[in-house]
Order: sequence, then structure tokens, then C-alpha cells
Amino acid sequence: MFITLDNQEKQIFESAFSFREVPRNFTLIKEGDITKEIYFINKGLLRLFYNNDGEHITAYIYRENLFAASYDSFLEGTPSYQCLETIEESELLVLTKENMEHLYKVLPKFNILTRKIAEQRFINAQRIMSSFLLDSPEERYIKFAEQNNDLFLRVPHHMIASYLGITPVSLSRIRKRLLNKEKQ
Amino acid sequence: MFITLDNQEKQIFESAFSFREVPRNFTLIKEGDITKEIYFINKGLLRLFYNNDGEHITAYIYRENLFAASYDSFLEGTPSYQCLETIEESELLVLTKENMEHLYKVLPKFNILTRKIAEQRFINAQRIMSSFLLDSPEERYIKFAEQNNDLFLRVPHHMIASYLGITPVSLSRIRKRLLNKEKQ
DNA sequence: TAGAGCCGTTAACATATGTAAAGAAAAATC
DNA sequence: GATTTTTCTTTACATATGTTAACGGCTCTA
Repeated sequence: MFITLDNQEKQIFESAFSFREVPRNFTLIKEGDITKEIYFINKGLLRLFYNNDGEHITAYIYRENLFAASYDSFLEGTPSYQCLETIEESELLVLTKENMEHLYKVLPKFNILTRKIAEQRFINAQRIMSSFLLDSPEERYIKFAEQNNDLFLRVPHHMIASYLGITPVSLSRIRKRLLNKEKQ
Repeated sequence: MFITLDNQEKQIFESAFSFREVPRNFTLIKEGDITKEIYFINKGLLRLFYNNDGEHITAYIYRENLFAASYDSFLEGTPSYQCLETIEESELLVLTKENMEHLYKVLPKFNILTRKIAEQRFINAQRIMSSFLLDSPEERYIKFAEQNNDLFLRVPHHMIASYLGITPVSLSRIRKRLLNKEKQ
């Protein structure tokens, strides 16, 4: 991890989180909510998405050991533009805004941890943005598949398609094209 | 700003920065550099871009009062994938990695500041990513123009085109199309 | 001031993706 | 286990963008 904690600090840290088990297709955040929680995924799969006139556009797919949230709403206290749902039955560690602020007070080191997490998150976002600028949809698919092969079995393809910025039809065509190339 | 400092703290903070004046089209970071500095823009305009086989793809255009950097290289100590150049003659406040680490030591509050900056940076990145998912190139152009009208006079259009993920030809067509709509 | 290079626009053509619709396969639900 | 729903693929057609090239205008500079 990014910081080291002694036993007492570890206890303070852990007691700030609460455990929650949720079924699949469960809505954690819906559009317009002012969210007061972020979720550390112990087990399961979550999807953050935009609701574009009823069309659901995937913003991100969160795996085990990641913090999932609608960050702008959580950090700025504004209504969320995004929705957060489980794709699979999931086990979450929930951190409320209240508990988070308490952690900042009693455990100043926590600022270092969240700074480093925010920095990592930004670097990751930068990679995704660069991929939209530098790569074709087909290249984006290839890179995604290399790093997330398991998700094609765990997630409906249309959710992956919208994450890549293409339609399910186009994703299907790309997959077919690459399969034919492989065969040759 | 995000934190309050007393006079002594303010002095420590300010003395960590050094002033630098650079001409236009000046290279601050080139591909492969391991960057040791970030730049606060007092005056001027900077462009972060990718070098894609000699083609320069704009990653971001930094204005006055922003921190510009190749963050992944700066934070992780890895060779930069990005280049940073001035578009205009610029006045910069330079913060070296060394001075930054010193600030973290003597001014723990500095963690709060950089955390909040990193959070803002991520929220901004999220807006840009959502625009690639939700908007057409034409819509991206319109939104960009609404918020950065002045840049069309300060920046060559092909640099804006690549930032929007399109070619200069396509940007020109979009502008013409919108101009014709306006006339009607 | 002449020349070189950069810049924005336009045209012609190629093509990948979007849209709409239909159907088959798989999964979920009762 | 039957039915409903979801998922994925495929087809046909429309279109916006990419590519290449050419041109005129502008800027910088030598």
C-alpha cells in the first residue's frame, strides 16, 4: 500500500469502513443522487455509466481491489451525472463522507494515501484519454482485450462496446475481423 | 485557494518555486525525458502533446493559473510519453521534485493541497472522457468553442483539431457546417 | 522584399462506423 | 420446463470522417 500504519492506526482506519453485500444488478447510485459513499470492492464487479436518453454508456468497469464512486458528486457534493450498479453479486467496503472526514482529522497520513490514489486515478484517466486520441476503435478493442480478457465472460458485450466508444454492432464486426485475421 | 497559510508558511511555500521566462515554441519536456519539474503558468500558453510517428497530437492546452506537467513521468519517475512546449512566450513558476518533497516534509498541509488539486484534475479528466463517449466530434467542437473561444485566435487550429480527436480537414468542415447553420 | 514554410480551406475518393431491423442463441424468470 | 427477455450477430443502407492533394494566403526571416 501507499502508507504504513501501526496497529492502532490500522484499527482506526479499518473501523471507518462498513461491510455490505449486494446482489447483482443492484443500483448503488442513480442519476441526480448526491452521493455520500465510496465503495472498495472486495469481491464482484461494478459498472459506472451515463444515462444518455435511456441509453446506458459505460464510463468504467470496476474490479476487485478498486475504489468505485461517482467522484465528482462525492467530492463536490453535487448531483451525480453518473449511475453505479453491480454487474455481479458483490462484497463492498463502504466509506461514508462523514467517516472519511473523520479519518482526515484523526489520521493526517490519510491525506497522503488519498493524494496518491487520486494521482494514480488521474494517470489512469490520462491513459484512457490518450487512447481516444491516438488509437482507432479497433486498436482500443485490442488493448482492452489484452488487459481485460476475463471481462468478456463476465460482462455483456454491449457494456464493453459503449466503454470503447462504439456500438455493439461495431464491436461484433471488429471481433469478426480480428478472428478472420487470426485464422489466416 | 484550497488551504490557508500563515505568513511564515506562505514564505516557505513561495520560496520553493523559481521564476522562469521562456520564448514561444520552447521545448520544456521532450519524449523520453524523466521530468523533474512541474510548471505553474503565470502568463502564456503551453501545449502537452504526443508524438505519434512525427505527428503531434495535442493532449492538453494549459492556460494561465494552471499547473502543467507530464504527470506520469513526474510522479512515477518514468520516461515521458508526452512533450511539453510553449505556444506563446510564457512566464512560469517552476517547482522541482526535490523542492516538492521538501514541501511535503516541512509543510504537511501541502498534502491536502496536492490531494485537492489531484482530485480536481481527475474530475476534469472524467469530463473529457465522458465527452469522447457521449458526444460527436461536432458536439465536442461546440463545447470546446463555448469554453475556449479565445484559443482559436491564440492557437493554430490543427492543434485544436488533434485535441478534439479529429483531423484539421474535419475541423474545417465542422466550422463551415456550423457557419452555414448560423446564417440560415 | 523575396523566398520558404506554415496554415486553413476545399475537393474527390475510400472506408469504417452508425442506424435500423431481423433472427438465432442463450439466459433469466416464473 | 415453458416463456419471456436479453444478448449477439448479421445484413443493407446512409453518412461523417479519414486520406491525399492542391491552392492561396499569411508569417517569419534572411
